[in-house]
Amino acid sequence: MGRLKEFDEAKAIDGAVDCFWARGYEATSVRDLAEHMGIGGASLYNAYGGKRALFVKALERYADRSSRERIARLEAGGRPKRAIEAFLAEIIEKSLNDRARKGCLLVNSALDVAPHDAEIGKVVAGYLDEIRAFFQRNIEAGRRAGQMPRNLDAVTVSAHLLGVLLGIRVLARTRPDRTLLESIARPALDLLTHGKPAPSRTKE
Amino acid sequence: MGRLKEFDEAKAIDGAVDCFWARGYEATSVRDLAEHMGIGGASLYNAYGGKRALFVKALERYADRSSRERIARLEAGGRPKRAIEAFLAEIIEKSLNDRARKGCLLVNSALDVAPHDAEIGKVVAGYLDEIRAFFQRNIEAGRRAGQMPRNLDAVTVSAHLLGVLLGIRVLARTRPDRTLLESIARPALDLLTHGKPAPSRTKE
DNA sequence: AGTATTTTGTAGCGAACGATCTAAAATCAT
DNA sequence: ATGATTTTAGATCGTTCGCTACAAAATACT
Repeated sequence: MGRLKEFDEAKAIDGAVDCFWARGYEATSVRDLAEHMGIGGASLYNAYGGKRALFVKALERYADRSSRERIARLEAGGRPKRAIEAFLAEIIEKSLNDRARKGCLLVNSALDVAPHDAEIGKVVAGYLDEIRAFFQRNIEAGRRAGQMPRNLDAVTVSAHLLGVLLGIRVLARTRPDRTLLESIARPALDLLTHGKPAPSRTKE
Repeated sequence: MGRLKEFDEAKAIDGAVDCFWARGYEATSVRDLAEHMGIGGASLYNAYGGKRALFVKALERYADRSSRERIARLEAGGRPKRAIEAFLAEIIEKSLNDRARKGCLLVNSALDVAPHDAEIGKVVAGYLDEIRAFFQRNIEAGRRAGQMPRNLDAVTVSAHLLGVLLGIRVLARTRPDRTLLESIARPALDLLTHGKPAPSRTKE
């Protein structure tokens, strides 16, 4: 019972995502948010409780619509190696076409707000681990399918790929250059094709 | 002529570095800065012009004392491969012992402030490229010394190593776990030892 | 119809923000 | 000593911050 909400909750939360994404948590004001969400300040506090709580909601929304969507779409192809390659390729293309240099909300948050907010830190760490788990699953699947070398350690390489991905997203915000970004990814992708060549033979 | 400065400029700028490093540019207030620098607000504006100009100075100070110091120290050893390995190892150790999770000021700035400030963006990009250039020089030296495989492309692998480094620093702020961070670095370090095994042979 | 409940717009709260002003204190040049 | 120049402390500028109080408007339940 009571008066009905007049705004589209999905549109509103998308507006919040855009704000936090473009400006970062600290630099985004509640007035910015309300305006881009198409609601008044009172409605924002009534519906979401406050800036921080809204940010958590926005993170979840972003993870669903951006990260998980990509994971589900690429994994549906049933080609594990292609899925991993396409993931990195998509991020690079997205970064090069990202005129506003917004980067990735999860990565931005991992570096900016996560260290200063334990709860948000755990949430972000969880979302990032979903990406790592995607890499791990597809490495395992690729090995089973014989598309990837048997000496690849899925857990180790999945962490490596996540690291490479984060590196790409960081560097893309200061130097969005195709050659540079593809150079970051290249050795990691080669690893999937060729594996690491035989255990250490040389000293030092 | 005129009254002499009463504060230690080096100590003051170090205090500014600590502030920006711990809290980030946006979240650091001029009052925070003045207090940690041991000076009054008027002196801050008189000596540095303002918050943003002080930040540029702080970045330069950090690059000198942190990034360039490490590069010079490791490169002085004359062992290129060891230098690269030690660089990543130091960052990992530093990250694991970084109770406050301050991370790296350059990386934090690359993601937070660089995209919103073209001038600072160029400065940060320059500092990051110094690190990449360090990797490149040592790969080239390692190849010449026969400590690294000949099929390593120094430019490509240096970008890869920089990406891995940035990935480590991002992930360290949300999940400072030794196994995870070392897993990110491992395949990149293996690359230096074993190189990439023969040009692509398989399709897909 | 009447009451309870919720949402909304407006206005404004106290606090903190970056930056500036003023005047006293300290130094150098003459 | 005097005047020019610079630094310092303290108060304060106008703005914006996250957030809340309040009352009108809109719905559901009885």
